Amino acid sequence: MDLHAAEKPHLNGKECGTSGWDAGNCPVRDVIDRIAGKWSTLLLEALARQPYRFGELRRLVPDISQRMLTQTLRDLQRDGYIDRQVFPTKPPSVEYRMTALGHSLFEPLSKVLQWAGDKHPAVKAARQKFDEGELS
Amino acid sequence: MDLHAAEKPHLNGKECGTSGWDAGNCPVRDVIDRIAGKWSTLLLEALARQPYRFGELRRLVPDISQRMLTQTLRDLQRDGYIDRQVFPTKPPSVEYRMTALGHSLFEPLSKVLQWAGDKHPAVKAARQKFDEGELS
DNA sequence: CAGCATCCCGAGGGATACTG
DNA sequence: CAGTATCCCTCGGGATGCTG
Repeated sequence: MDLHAAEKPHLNGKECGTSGWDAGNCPVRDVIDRIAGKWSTLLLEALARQPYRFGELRRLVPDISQRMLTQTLRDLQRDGYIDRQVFPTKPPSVEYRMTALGHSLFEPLSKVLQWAGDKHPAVKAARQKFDEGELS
Repeated sequence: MDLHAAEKPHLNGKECGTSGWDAGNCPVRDVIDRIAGKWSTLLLEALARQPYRFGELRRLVPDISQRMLTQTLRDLQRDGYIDRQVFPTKPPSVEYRMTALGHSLFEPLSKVLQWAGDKHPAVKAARQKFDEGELS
């Protein structure tokens, strides 16, 4: 039996486009793409626990470049996940703190990260099995 | 008060590297990076509802290229999230079906997607406010 | 129908050096 | 300390054409 296109699946709450899906205008991916960056989750994870200053974050995530740290923090701030507070000391210090919106995001997000950590062995095993089958 | 580096935050279950974090060897991001692709979530979303054939997925996600559809499906299969079953009809038909592992991933993942859909207005608002403040 | 092969481009992100 | 500015390069992903 051929089940054509059926009705378009959607659980986004909002449809992505009018005729099916349009990833370009999809509100879900508009949000997801930002937190899918290489460093976003790491920083969210850190700031979910407590506020940190720039240099502290740098030390916490050793292999991030200043460029990416700055940029990622700015993006997260722009999307309203974290707040940036400058203390006019000398030399100046800047503290980053997660907002309520950020925490509300991190709640479901942390579940996925948890899943990833827990199931990593299963995924690795699946990959290996798959790769073995390919070298026929 | 200066709260140095404190102990390294971690909720990954597994530490990422031994001295703090190492994104390169982080098991969490090893998993996350794959589902963070442009199309992975869309396809997982579709296949979480029911099995689909190649062409059906193509129609469901109109703006994906065959190249990316094939590649993303293979990656998802490789990581054990979906199964691929070939029916030797003529012309051949191939069905993709979500595995138990895939469903267990999609459970927490769907919460994040839901969040993204729900809070999208808040994020948009935050962006606009941020951008206004910048053009001083 | 369900792919694979090839060409190509832009964005994400690394390295390095400089500043208030 | 907390950034900004440049250069550079990988690679995710789009477009097109061919096959079993």
